Amino acid sequence: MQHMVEIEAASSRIGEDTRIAVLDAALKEFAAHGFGAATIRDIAARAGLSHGMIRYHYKTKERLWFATVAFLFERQREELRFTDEELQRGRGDKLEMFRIWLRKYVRYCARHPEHARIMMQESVAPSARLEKAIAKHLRGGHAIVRKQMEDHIKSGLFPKNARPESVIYIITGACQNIFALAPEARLSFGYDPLTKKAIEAHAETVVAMFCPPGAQVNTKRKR
Amino acid sequence: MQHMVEIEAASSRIGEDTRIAVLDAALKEFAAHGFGAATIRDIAARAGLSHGMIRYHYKTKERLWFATVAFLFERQREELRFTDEELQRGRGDKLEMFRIWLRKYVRYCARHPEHARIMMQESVAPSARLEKAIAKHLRGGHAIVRKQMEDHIKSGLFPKNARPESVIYIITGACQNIFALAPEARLSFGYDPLTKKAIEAHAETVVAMFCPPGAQVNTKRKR
DNA sequence: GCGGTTACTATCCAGATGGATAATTAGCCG
DNA sequence: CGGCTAATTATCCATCTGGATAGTAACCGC
Repeated sequence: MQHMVEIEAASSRIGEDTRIAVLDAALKEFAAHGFGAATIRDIAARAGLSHGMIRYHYKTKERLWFATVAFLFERQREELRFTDEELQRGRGDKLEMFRIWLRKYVRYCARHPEHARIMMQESVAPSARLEKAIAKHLRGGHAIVRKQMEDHIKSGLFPKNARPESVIYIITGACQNIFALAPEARLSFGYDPLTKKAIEAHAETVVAMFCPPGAQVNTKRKR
Repeated sequence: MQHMVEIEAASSRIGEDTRIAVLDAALKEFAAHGFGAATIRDIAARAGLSHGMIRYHYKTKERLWFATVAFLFERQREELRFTDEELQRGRGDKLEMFRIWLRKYVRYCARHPEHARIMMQESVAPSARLEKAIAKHLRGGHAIVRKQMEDHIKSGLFPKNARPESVIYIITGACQNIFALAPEARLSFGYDPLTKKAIEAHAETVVAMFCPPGAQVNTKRKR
């Protein structure tokens, strides 16, 4: 709550509950059908509202989309912020903090598979929509992540001459993929990645593969 | 060419070049906008054809989609098949074959980022479309991949108690993600993952992280 | 060349969609 | 209560979409 970003589109005051309901419905519809195929009417119906009302609060479909994405990233920032307990648990140890973050991120991806889906749908070509959304929500955070990856590369956790960008997308992809493709996994393997057990198992596997307990600040991996 | 699967939808003979042109255009449009928002007219325009002609050869939009996906998987199978040279180069060594496959797969993902995008778009919910496509193209191949992953887990290359499904999606996600999100990477990092250099660098990083040269059939990673 | 099947085009249509606008209701200040 | 603004609904509209159909051109065995 502390730093709820001003949602640009809302030209008027709208009840907090309905606002969330609308954005949540929009999130699901946009993720399910993409910007083009999602319809204002379906979003309204899902939120139990009329088509005209959404157009009253968010003038255009595009502005609704921006508000939705803003909501998405805001929620992500909140859900991925380290709690005091976590900061204490990982005190000082960069690797331990990274492990905690990995687990948190895996759980976030499982909880909100729409996130990966929306980003991928928008990322067909450098559109004006994507450009604007990235400038507002992504550029800042990504710079920090990039720095962290560079540290992990220097420390020897990741291959010495890897590009930090490669490492970032490898790790995020490894965390997201199974949940974004959950229906595929169910249909082709008969495996449901969205059970509590499967989520935790995935988190542990990710940790074991990218930051195993034995990992040290050594340079063994040099090629 | 040898085993060109019968494309179900084509009720009539259609020139091989135009057929490819149509499916290639359809692939791009479906990947760009999703099934719902992609339009037959846009696909036709992209292939330089009339709207009616596509509806003549592929009766419905859905059948065009199936033909498109069949084309996609057929092409994938062909492009990922080991050549004689590769079989010789990796002779006997399972790990070396895995490394060769990883590099091939990364290059494939870079060449055809639509693949990941289409699969993810269809994988919002277990739809009839997805179900049918998986039954036809994925189920068989996935069983083999799964077996391989189980071997790699047993051999100690991957964490002992990992679920093979987790490992599969971790690796494929790690390979695909950066290319499926290429526009995002460009806009937020100023990094273009689709240059020759970047693609090869990514392949090497993937290999170094999942199957480094030093990797042996040891059990060091046991937790 | 001719009949007929196949390939392709030109139109038409009903339904849906984003958006605009008018009509109605609710809330609020006095 | 009365006026006024903001919230919400009800309609309307131009456009686009998948699909249907009728008409035309090309091909082919004879």
